[in-house]
Amino acid sequence: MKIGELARLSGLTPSRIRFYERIGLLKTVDRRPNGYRTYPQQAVMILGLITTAQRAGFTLDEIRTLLPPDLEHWDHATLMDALTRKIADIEALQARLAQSRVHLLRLIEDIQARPDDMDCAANAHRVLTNMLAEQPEALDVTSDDIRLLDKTNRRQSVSPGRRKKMASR
Amino acid sequence: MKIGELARLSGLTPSRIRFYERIGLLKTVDRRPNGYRTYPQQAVMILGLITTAQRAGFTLDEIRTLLPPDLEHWDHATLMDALTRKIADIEALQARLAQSRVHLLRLIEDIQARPDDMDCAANAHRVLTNMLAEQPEALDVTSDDIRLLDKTNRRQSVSPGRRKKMASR
DNA sequence: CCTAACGTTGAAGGTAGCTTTAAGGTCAAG
DNA sequence: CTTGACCTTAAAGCTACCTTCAACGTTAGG
Repeated sequence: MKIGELARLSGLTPSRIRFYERIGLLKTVDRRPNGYRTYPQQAVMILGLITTAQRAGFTLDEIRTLLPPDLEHWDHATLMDALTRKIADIEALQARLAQSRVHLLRLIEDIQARPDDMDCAANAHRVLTNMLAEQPEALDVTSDDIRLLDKTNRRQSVSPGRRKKMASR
Repeated sequence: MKIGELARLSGLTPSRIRFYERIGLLKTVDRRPNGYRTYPQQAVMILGLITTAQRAGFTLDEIRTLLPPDLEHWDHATLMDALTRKIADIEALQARLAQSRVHLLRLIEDIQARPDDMDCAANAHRVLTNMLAEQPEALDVTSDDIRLLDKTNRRQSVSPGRRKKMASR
């Protein structure tokens, strides 16, 4: 199958597939005499695997080191290790998010808790001082590869101006 | 106070402070006759406010539109609105993280649940098929400005090679 | 007077993950 | 024989948030 069909089947754009090949995430594919790339059925599964791994929070670099040349022969130990560490990363992130959330909730409460005898300016100062005072231990996230979510997992990184329809599921 | 001292007090680098000024996040400061920037005490609080807002998930753009020219006079309605929406963003992220987490946990379980009579290659195929089959509704995150965490909230975006010590909090 | 530490600027670089563009070649239908 | 849909490449652009560099001026201390 040609790249366009693979793109349709996988929900990725052709440029993205070529990009993955360029950075060595996909091994170089066979070419037809005319230079067109030609993919085996399995390619759909590989791409599905990659996007799934991305949504789980793996970087393309990580995915590359984990992906075996042959889909049937994985490095079991390394894979399990990576999965386990990624879960730990997620949990660290969850802790930070939870912290940010209560921080914001407390801030809202604090703003609304303006004493009757205080004007807005003074209240602003009170809230500010409170907020800057409470800087807890900032939840030291030990793992360095927090790369979950953000753009990668966003709806679609939309170019300035017009939107594309592009499958992307 | 000069920029170096402000940097020390705030924990930011001078380049970062100048950068903030350049993008209009900080209003242009007074200069001494020699051209050096000179900051009022309040600047420390403003920078603290900015980094705190960043850690809560606000982009510099958002912060700029929220920051009043005068720290005492906020746009109460807009601020509350932004805070509320940011909390909603966080909650959406939390839901996605939770989903990713159970996804990974189930994957681990599935890998380990290899039937005794199945070899590794066949098991790999079984797991892969299972995994690609279960693509739930993907938790439609509605809010578009999910920009929480990631680099911004990372330890320190370390340049390739050597590390710096730079305060950073 | 020299040196080190600080300040200034504009421009360029870096990250991650793509997309877009430019400039072309190929192919099937009408 | 033309049109339009597809394919190719290398290179540049995009986003957000800074850092780094080059080239220079200023200032405090010994």
